[in-house]
Amino acid sequence: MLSKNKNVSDYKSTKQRNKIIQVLQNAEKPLTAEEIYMLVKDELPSVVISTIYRNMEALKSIIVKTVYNDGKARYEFTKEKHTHNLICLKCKKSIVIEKCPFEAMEKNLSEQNSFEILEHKLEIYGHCKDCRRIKE
Amino acid sequence: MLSKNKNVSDYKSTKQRNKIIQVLQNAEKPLTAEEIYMLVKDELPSVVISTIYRNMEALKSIIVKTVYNDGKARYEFTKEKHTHNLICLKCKKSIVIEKCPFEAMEKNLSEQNSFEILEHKLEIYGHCKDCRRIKE
DNA sequence: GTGCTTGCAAAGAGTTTGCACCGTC
DNA sequence: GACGGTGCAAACTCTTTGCAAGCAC
Repeated sequence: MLSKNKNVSDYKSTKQRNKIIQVLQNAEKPLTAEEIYMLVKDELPSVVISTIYRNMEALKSIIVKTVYNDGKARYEFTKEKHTHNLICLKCKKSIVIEKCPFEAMEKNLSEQNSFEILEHKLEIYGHCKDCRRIKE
Repeated sequence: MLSKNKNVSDYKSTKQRNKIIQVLQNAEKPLTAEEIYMLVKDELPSVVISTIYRNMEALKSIIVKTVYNDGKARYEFTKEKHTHNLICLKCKKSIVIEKCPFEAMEKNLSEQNSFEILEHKLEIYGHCKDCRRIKE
C-alpha cells in the first residue's frame, strides 16, 4: 500500500466506487463506513463493507477521515475551503462553519510556542436549533 | 454501570487505582490504555488491561477521553482550566495552550447558528521546536 | 460481611487483509 | 491481457463484559 503519487484519475471507475463517491457527495454530514455501506447497498446489494474501507484508503487524497470519540471514523470529501462543524449531540446533524475560528490565532500560537502548525482538528458539540426545542 | 451521582471519594482506594492515578499525574501527555497499562505493570505485574479500562470508566468524572485519528483513546486528567494541546507528529509530545483560541468565537458562533454549544475538541498537529531541527 | 474491584477469559465492535475471481482500461 | 477492484472469510486491534475470587471499608 505504498503511495505512488497517484491522483484520482489514475483509478479505475467501478460501479461501487462511483456510488460511494455519489453517496459522499450527497451527504450532509461526514459518514461512517457503516453508513456509506448501507447507502451503497441500497443500489448494489452485493457490496461488502471491506470495499468501502478499501475505497476510503484508495480515495485518501480527496477524502478526510476523522475519528470521533465514539471510536468510529467518519469520512467526507476534503473541502476546497477549510471548514469545521457544529455537531448536534442529539440528531448528529452537522452544520458547517465557513470561517475557521482558529485561523486568527494560528500565527500567534505558532510563534509563541516555536511550533510548526501543520493541521488541526476542531469539533464543536451541542444541540442544534431543532433539537433544542425537544425536551428530553 | 448506571451513574449514581458518585464522586471520586465514593470509590475505594486500591493499589491498582492509586497507581493508575499516579501514572496519569506524572504523564506529560495524554496516555493510551496500553501505555497506562505498561507503566502500572512495572510496579504491579499482575494487572490486566481491563482493569485500566474499568478505571477509566470509574474515574470518568475527573478524566477526559479523546480518541485520536489512529483510533486509540487517550486519557488525561481534566484540567481545572480548559486547555488544548499542540501535538507533535514526530515525538508525540504535547504542549498545553493555556488560552483557548476558540473561546472568543464561541458566543458569536452559537448565536449565528442558533446552536447551543456544550463542548468542543481542538487538537493542533505539527512539529515541535526540537523536532523541527531534525531533518527526516 | 457487603459490595465494589480485580484477574482471567471470552466476546464485541470497527477495521484490515489474503485469496481467488471479476471487470476496467 | 494485465492489473487493479471486489466479494468472502478470516484475522487483527482496541475495548467491553461475565464470572468467581479478592479486598477495602
